[in-house]
Amino acid sequence: MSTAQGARARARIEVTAAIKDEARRQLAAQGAARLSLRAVARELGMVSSALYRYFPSRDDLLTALIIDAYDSLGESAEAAHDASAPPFERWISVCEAVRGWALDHPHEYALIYGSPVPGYTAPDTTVPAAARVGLLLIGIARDAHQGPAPGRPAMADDLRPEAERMAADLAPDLPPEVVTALVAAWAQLYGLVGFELFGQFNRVVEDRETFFRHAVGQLARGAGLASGPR
Amino acid sequence: MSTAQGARARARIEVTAAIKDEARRQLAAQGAARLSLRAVARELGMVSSALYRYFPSRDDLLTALIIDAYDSLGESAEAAHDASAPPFERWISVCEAVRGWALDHPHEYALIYGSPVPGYTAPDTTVPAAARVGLLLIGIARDAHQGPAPGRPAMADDLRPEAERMAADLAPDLPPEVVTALVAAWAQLYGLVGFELFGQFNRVVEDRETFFRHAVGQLARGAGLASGPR
DNA sequence: CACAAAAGAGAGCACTGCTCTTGCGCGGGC
DNA sequence: GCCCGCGCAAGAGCAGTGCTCTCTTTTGTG
Repeated sequence: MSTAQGARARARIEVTAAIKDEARRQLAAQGAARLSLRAVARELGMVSSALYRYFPSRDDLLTALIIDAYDSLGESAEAAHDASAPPFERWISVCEAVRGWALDHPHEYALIYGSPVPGYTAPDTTVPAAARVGLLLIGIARDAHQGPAPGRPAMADDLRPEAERMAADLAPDLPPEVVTALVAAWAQLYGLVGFELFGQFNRVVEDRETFFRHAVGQLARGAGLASGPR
Repeated sequence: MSTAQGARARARIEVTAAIKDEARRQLAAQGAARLSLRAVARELGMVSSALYRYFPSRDDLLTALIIDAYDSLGESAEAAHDASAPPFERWISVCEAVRGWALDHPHEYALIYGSPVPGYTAPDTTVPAAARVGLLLIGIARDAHQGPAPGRPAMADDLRPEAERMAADLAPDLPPEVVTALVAAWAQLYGLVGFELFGQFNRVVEDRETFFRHAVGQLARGAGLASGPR
C-alpha cells in the first residue's frame, strides 16, 4: 500500500468526487429532475455504464447530493453564527444565512426542502446532516434561556404531553413551551424561505429581505428570544 | 348547431376531462415526475400522439392539473369556513382544512407548493386559483378588525414602506401591521404543512394535529386575531 | 351532398435509466 | 520483477419517455 488503502482506492475517491461535482453543476443549472446520469458521464468523458460502478442508481447519486447540500447549508448557517452576539441577533443571522444559502442554491434547496423527488424517500443517512440547522437554533435558544426565565404565558393543556415529549427528545434543559415554539419557528422559517424561492411572493412581497428579517424576528420572539420593542 | 357549440366541441370537452382525470389518478398514485403522457394515453386506449391534440405538451397538462389543485384546495378551505363563527375559530378551521387537504392529496400539494417541477414555471393563468386561500385569510382578518382595533405594537421603521405597499395592494382597509403579519402567517402556514407532509417532522413531532392547531393559533394571534389566553 | 377541418393512428427521433457481456490494464501478492 | 486477477471501462441493448411528422379516417357544416 503506497498511501492509505492504495492508489486504486484513491482514484476511486477522486472519480467519485468528480462525478458529484459534475452532478452538482447540472443540478444547479437545471434542477434535480433534469439531472441525467448519461449527461454527467458524457461530460466526464466516460461511458454511462461506467458511472454505475460508483453510484448504483440515480437515486444514490441524488442521496449523496442531498447530504452534501444539508452540510453546505449547515456550514453556512454555522459560519453566520457569531457566538459572542446576543441570542436575538444570532437567531436573525442564522435565519438570514439560511435564506441566503437558499437564494444562492435554489435547486439544492428545492432538493432538500421542496417536494421530495417523487418515488424517492431519503434514507436515514441524511438525518445527521439535516439536523445541523435545527441544533443551531436550539443552541441559541438555550443560551437565551440561561438566565432567569422571562415570563412566558401558560400552555394549552392538550399540547402539554406532546410538548414535554419533544422537550425531552430535543432539549431537556429547555422549558416545553420554548421547545414547541422552537420547532414551529423552525418549520415556519422554511415556509418563508420556500415561498420566496418558489415564486409565491411574486407580486405580493417586494422588499423581501426586510420582510424576512421582520418575520424571523417575530419567530424569535415567539420562541422567547426577547429583544427590544419591535 | 345541435347543442351549444356542437357535438364536436362537447366531445372535446369530455375527452379533455377524461385525460385530466386519468392524469390526476397517476399523479396521486406516483407523483408529478412519474406522470407520463404515454401512460395516460395507453390507459385511455388512445395512441400517445392523439393526446397532443388536447394538451400541446406535458407541461400544459401539468398546468391544468395545478389550476385544478389550487381550486380543489380553495374549495376545501372555503367549505371549512363557517362565516358565523368568531374569526379566531374560522382561522383555525381554514388552516386545518388546508392541512387536511394536503394530507389527502400529497402529490397535488407537492405540485403546487413544493418545489416547482424543474424546468417549469407556472404561467399567470394559475394566479386567480392560487389566491383563493389567501383571500379567505384576509377576509377573516378583515372581520376580526371590524370593531375597535385592538392595541397593536408599533412597527419597525424600515418595514413601514413595504408594509404600506402590501396593505394598499391586498387589503387597503386593514392596518399595514396586520397585513404584514397576515402575509407572514400565510407563508408560515405552508411551512408547517410542508414540513409535516415531506417528512421533516419524522421523529420530531408526534401529535401533529395538536401541534398544528397550536401553531396556527399562534399565527392567528400574530395577525391580531385575538382570542382567550393560550 | 361534398368538402374542409378536426381527430386518430403509426412510425420515427433523440433522449433517459439501467443491465449484461466483453475485454483491457493496472495493483499487489508471489 | 513478473504475471495473474480483479477493478474498471466500453459498448450494445432493452424498455421507457416527450414530441413531431405524415397519412388516414371521421364528422360537422355550408
